[in-house]
Amino acid sequence: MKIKITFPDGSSKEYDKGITPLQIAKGISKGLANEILSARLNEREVDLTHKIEADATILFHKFRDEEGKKVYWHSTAHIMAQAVKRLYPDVKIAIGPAIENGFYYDFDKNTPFSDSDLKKIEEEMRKIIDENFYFERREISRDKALETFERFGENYKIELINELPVGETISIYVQGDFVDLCRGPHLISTNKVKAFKLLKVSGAYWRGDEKNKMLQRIYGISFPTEKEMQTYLKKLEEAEKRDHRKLGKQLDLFGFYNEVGAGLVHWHPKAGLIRNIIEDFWKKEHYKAGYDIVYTPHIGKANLWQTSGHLDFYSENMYAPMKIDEQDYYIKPMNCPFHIMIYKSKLRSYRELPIKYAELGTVYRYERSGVLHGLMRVRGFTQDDAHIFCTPSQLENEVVKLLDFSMFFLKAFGFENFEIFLSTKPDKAVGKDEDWEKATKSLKKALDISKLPYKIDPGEGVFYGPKIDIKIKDALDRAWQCTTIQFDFNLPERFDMTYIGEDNSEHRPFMIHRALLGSLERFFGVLIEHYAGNFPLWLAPVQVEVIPISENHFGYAKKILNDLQEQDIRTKINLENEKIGYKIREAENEKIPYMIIIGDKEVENQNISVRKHLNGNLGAFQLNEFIEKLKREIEQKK
RNA sequence: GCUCAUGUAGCUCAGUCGGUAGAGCACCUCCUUGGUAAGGAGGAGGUCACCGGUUCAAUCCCGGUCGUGAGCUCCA
Repeated sequence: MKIKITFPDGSSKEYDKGITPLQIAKGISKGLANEILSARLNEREVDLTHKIEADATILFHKFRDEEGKKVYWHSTAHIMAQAVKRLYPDVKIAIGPAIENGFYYDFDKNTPFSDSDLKKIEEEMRKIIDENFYFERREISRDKALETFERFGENYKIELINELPVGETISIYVQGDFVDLCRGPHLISTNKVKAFKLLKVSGAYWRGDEKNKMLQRIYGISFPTEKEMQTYLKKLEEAEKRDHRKLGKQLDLFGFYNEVGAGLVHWHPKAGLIRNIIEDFWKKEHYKAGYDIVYTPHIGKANLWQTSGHLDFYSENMYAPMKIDEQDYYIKPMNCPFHIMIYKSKLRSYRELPIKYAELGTVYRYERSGVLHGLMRVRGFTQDDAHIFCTPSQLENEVVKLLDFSMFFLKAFGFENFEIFLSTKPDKAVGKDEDWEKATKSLKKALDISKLPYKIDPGEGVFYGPKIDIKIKDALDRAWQCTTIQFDFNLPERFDMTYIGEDNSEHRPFMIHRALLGSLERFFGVLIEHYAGNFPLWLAPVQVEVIPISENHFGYAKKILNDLQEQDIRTKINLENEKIGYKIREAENEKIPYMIIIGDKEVENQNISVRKHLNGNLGAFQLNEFIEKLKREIEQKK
């Protein structure tokens, strides 16, 4: 019997029934057969040894494909589990999937794995790879599966089997002395794994539920070549060097103090200066874009938060109230109720809309201690918040403007790559279905008009309305949530907000919450990592350092310092009793964008010698020529 | 919040199998006046996170608190 196999390019070929993807690949080229890891048969990902019984389309997956990586990493997870079972027979295995970068496997073990355990496991894995077991797939009945894992005492696997839907094929993979319940597919055999490393151990709840037992999760990664492994480890190292917590300390940007409390940021002078620049820029642009800037209190009465629904829906993130004149006041976790108060302070006409209130509003939210993370996750932060109140017909256009405004800001800070998500109605939600549909449609249309590519995140909207989130990708391609644009059905209703329409009757305004940078704290953290601490000239706390070579040059150097400062260039001078190399090293370490070296030559020629951070000597400049250059760069935000 | 790890000088880190601690850098003083990433010498600096317990004796062992890290969970 012959079957017809169709290839991705549309060509097709006949083969004997029962042929495997591997055999097909071998027929094409030995190199291909060597490189492929799995195959997609029609819509299904299969082992390379899968016997093909009918006509099908085929697509081979290599390591560079997502699917190939998954198979590779998942198989490595199995090898790790086998090693663990060999070394610690009493350990129960849970699940071991491939993840974005590598894989993990969860184990139930009474005592925690130590670093030396990881070493031992790695050694055992190497043996298993050398022994080169096949990953052998077997499809078995439910009863047989239950019996098998009961025999091994693998209660987690039994729980999984019991939850598989009736009629689902149950497959196990056998590699030597190790058997695992697994859908597959897998590599052909264990020695396909060439380079691997176990990276860390941590606790993880069974099935991700904190009511369940905490298991021990071992993370690892693997690659087809040692070189790729090294490249990956290098990238991890690079990320570590850029860690904003580390750079924050090195560059003296910000700090957290035990005496004050966890998750509460102190912006040191240099960061304060940068923040000030960001805020000035932000305010200027908001006025230009038709926003009104407001300031509102940090606390408000319980009743306000009752009306807004925060006490019902958000209280776990709010701090305990304080008593003032026998009344409970809460510190604000959000700014919206205050902006609504301003809106409601008088009767509004449709002619005034849209009204846009913007505020750099500092809010406090309770975050569980374990989730705090540098500037990225804190307990007190400043949102670059705004609320837009508009008529239904204005909604779409306002969202288009918002998307444009957001892109303008993010690009100004050097971000070029984004991930955009549209989140739709969750299970638990307020508002009518048809309103949701309308609002979601408007957001979608705005995205289409803005020609921004986006993904839909079904059911991930907030309970009060659909939203658009924009994540920025930093220099290392990591995504950070910044912009969020959220439609709100809830608050205008709760606060009974109205405006008088053309028809002389009351209408309910639409409301949008939005933050573009997100929070200044997180955004600053992302900025630090994105630029690796090398801030662009317009943001650099010190833009130029003047470095005289010896005492003889102090006079001229001070004059240069003065001239630059008069031109609003943030300049400092190094009058230390040190050699030039030492002073340059200090300035380089501080990541100051430009250094001006002043020695005999410069005094004599009445010019300056310029050195650029990370680039070295740029040679001689006339001072005003250099100032022009700086101003140009500042203007261009480079 | 949970699991594990962790907290020693301003920073990065040694160290003590229980007898009150050490390096490099930074800081201060002096010498040196040096041309594009570390010149030399000397000095000062620590209740070893905090609170209890065990002990003749605790920075070290035990318990708790606080902080930090990696994850889990959470994230309007």
